[in-house]
Amino acid sequence: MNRIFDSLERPKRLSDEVAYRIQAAIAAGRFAPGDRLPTEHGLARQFGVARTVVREAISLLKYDGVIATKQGVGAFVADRDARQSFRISPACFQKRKQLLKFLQLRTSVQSDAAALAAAKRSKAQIKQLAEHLEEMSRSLALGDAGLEARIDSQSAFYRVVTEASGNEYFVDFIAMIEARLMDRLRSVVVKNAKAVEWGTEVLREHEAVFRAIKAGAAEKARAATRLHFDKAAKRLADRADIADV
Amino acid sequence: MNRIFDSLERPKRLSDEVAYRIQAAIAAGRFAPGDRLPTEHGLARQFGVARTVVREAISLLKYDGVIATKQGVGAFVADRDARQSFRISPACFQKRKQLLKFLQLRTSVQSDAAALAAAKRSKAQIKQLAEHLEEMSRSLALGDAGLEARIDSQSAFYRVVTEASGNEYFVDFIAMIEARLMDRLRSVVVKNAKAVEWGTEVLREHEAVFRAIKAGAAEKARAATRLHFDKAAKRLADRADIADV
DNA sequence: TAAGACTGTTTGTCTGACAAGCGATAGAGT
DNA sequence: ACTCTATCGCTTGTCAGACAAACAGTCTTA
Repeated sequence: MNRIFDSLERPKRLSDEVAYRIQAAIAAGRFAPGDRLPTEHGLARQFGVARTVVREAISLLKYDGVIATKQGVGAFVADRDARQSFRISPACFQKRKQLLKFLQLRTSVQSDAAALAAAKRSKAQIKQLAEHLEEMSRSLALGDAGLEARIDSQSAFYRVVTEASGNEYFVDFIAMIEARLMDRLRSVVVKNAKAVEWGTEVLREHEAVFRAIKAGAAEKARAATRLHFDKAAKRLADRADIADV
Repeated sequence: MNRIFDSLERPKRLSDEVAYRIQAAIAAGRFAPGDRLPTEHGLARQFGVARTVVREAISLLKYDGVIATKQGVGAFVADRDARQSFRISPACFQKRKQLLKFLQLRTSVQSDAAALAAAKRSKAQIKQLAEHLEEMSRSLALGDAGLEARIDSQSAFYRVVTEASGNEYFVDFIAMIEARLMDRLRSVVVKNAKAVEWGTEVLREHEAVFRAIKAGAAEKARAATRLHFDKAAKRLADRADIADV
């Protein structure tokens, strides 16, 4: 699982670019809910691409419930409450304030997952958690050499916590958030861990979560998880190389 | 906002159907992460549609991070942690167990939003909340005639709560969930409200949330919200006309 | 043996065409 | 004058075929 480089931006496909621009125009208020978009033909001409490209772009937005089409009539901007998916936009990571809010959401769900886990965890899961914790402890002794291992075993620890909640929606949601976070901010996370995060105190925070789950103390598990993730979010946001707006 | 009928299923477009089938095949394990899908040409032949249709379908799955394509090579099933969106599948509403788990997620996020709201609410928002609460009280006096109004003002109440959290990700997430829930289960919610839910006790539950937010008591707001939504989820799931698996 | 050219396959884009559905309008009938 | 209906044009949905671009594997050649 060692990753040294962040994934670099591939040149987007045209349809993605078109979809992005249309969505941006909607987000900017240039089209209000209920408004009709230009025809596919018109959009193709404006963007200078083939209609198939525009069609694929519109398909994407339709899929998310951003717009709706009626054959023979046109494409219309949908109401906000017609959204069909929760998607992480790159904007989440661009401004410190946004990042913090975004991490707040993860903290919320993760700490609740921990509370559920305290109630429903199996013995096998407790054992798994103990192993991940031990792995963290071991890699901590290794110093910088164990950096990646620490981060990975920490991720694994909370993945097991989430799975122990017995609720696959929590699992899906958190997995998605975590993956996108690592995708975008892996290098920052590593730098951060190296510099400040991974002292013994942090390990204590995880241990507190573990003890609460093992003991079946839902509220304690929630509080301990919240404590760690709130702290971690602040440290990360302080460090992240992002605009301070 | 009065809606009497649930929206009926429109005949799907071909690309949606193809996307669904491919995704179903992946979910069923007929393609494992890393596997290559048949070529667009082959899929088009198998499904008996044009390649443009297959392309749109693949675009959708690519958009969600379910598959990834490489020009000149093919389309591959992506790893689970490459998912780009959290999407509510119809399966959420088909089995009682699923529905309960799904509502658990909403409860989690909503109650945390309430806790944040207690810390950040503005005076204007407190006033709005009071108005929605009063509206609920008024419509309660009307009996069955005020049924729709009660449900709508309740929704509005919690929407304001969520907005008061000052975190747009909470707002987006809950709005999406709530909309899909109402889209699918509106009639059940109404029946449920008519039969059991909307006694004076329920109003008390909302009032407790309101008082906590007004007082700035985050933990109380969280607990009160959780209490209501947990109860509501149980009542709804008991009633919902869904398979008991 | 290894570097580079070649080839076939696959995705990405383009073009043009027709089918299907809808709104508006003009015309027929009352 | 009013209403119903047929028609027409526009827009989305689908189809077919073509070429460009990128890639993997093979084959050639130094």
